[in-house]
Amino acid sequence: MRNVSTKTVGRLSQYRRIFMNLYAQGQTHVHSQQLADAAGMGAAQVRRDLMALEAVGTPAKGYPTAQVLEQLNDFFGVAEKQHLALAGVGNLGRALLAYLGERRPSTPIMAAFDADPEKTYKEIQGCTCYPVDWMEDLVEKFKITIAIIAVPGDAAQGVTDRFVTGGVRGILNFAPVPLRVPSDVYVEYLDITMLLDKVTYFAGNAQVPTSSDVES
Amino acid sequence: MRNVSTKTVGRLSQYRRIFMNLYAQGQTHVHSQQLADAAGMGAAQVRRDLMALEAVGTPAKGYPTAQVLEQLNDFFGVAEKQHLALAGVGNLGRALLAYLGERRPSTPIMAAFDADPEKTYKEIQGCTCYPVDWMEDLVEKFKITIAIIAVPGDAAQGVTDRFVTGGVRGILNFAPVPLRVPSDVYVEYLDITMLLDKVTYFAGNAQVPTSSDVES
DNA sequence: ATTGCATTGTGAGAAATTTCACAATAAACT
DNA sequence: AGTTTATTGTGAAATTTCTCACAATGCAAT
Repeated sequence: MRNVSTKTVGRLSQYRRIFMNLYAQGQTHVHSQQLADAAGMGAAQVRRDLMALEAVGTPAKGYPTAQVLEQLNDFFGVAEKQHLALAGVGNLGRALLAYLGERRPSTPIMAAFDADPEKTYKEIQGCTCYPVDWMEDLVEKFKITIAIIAVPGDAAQGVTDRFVTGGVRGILNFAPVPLRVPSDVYVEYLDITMLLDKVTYFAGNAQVPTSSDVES
Repeated sequence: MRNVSTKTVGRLSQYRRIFMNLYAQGQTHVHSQQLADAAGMGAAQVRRDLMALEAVGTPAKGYPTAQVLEQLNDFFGVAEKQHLALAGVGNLGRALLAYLGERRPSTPIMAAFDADPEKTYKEIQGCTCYPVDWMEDLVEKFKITIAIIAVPGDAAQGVTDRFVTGGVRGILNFAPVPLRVPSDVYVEYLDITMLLDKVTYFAGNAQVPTSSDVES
């Protein structure tokens, strides 16, 4: 499989959701134009992205729904389930536990961590909250490879180091600070405040860019 | 002010946070290299971005903290406060109310909306929740220009249309669907599921891209 | 079978974004 | 005052990303 850019990977995730819907509705084939409409982008972009998957469509019928969906599932590693953990059980952390518990029952959050002794050893949204001192051990024990960081900025590097020591390979970071990690660990940044600033800027500005990109 | 790309606007928001910290710590000047370290990018990138602001630094001293911070605040329109509203008071919506109430007291959420009659006419996290039928009127009355959408995907376009009719100019959309809006309304997309898919992909993959971009 | 047609797959070009590299310059030091 | 030094501001190159445009293709209709 060729190297795929992070942007393409993001769009493939969008296509996957669309394919899941199409499949559920029993639509056997789909054209790049229909996908483009559903994802809010151009048809050429869709075809380029699907090239990375080595998906094949046929003229006049388009892409076979079931087959491409399977390729997408393989691409995102549905087979080898990865385990998640969360650091930071504040407002955001609790919402994420609930939200992901609903929307992603296939990849449950195995453990949560928080520095506040009030919160530890309790079950929150169906997930037990442990003290941060246990992080390295539990991450290793539960074979957790993906971490979500929802702690204040000044605590983010600390929990990152513990996660990485425990064996985490990918991080979704809500804290507004860059994380120092080994070069083989992937970090995706999600800074809500920054995104709101962008919206604020363009909302107060006649010069709205033509097509806004999807996060990241 | 020259046209500024959405990417640059995002980074300027990061710099703003850094400048706020520097200012609070009493640091009068800062070099592009220090900013680059704090923001996790290159020094040339920082200087390019600050050019868009028309910020001026001097060799040997760098950028004057107080002055550039003021330029950044102006850039993001701190002067003309914009009002926010939220659609969707589920797990995510409630967390956002709490989170933004804490972190952004300067731009309070004026109103929340939800389709569930159980939730309406109640105060949630210091914000009253109204039925969706009132959206157009209340958005106009409160002069709301920025909306946060945290409803399920199939309800997103509906609340978008009501927001736009009421006068909203910018939207932060958590729903995983593209929104159809007039060309002068800005939409920023934030799809948590997609971001987690990206992390999952790269976590299970030796080929981690060199430098991951921030959100969007 | 043959023709017609809409769609894929993709090379090539365009556009956007980042990085390089260096002249200009302001402070510090002698 | 002149010299040194480190840093800014910015053309220009490099890289990445997107879009165009069209030949190749497979199905449907005749």
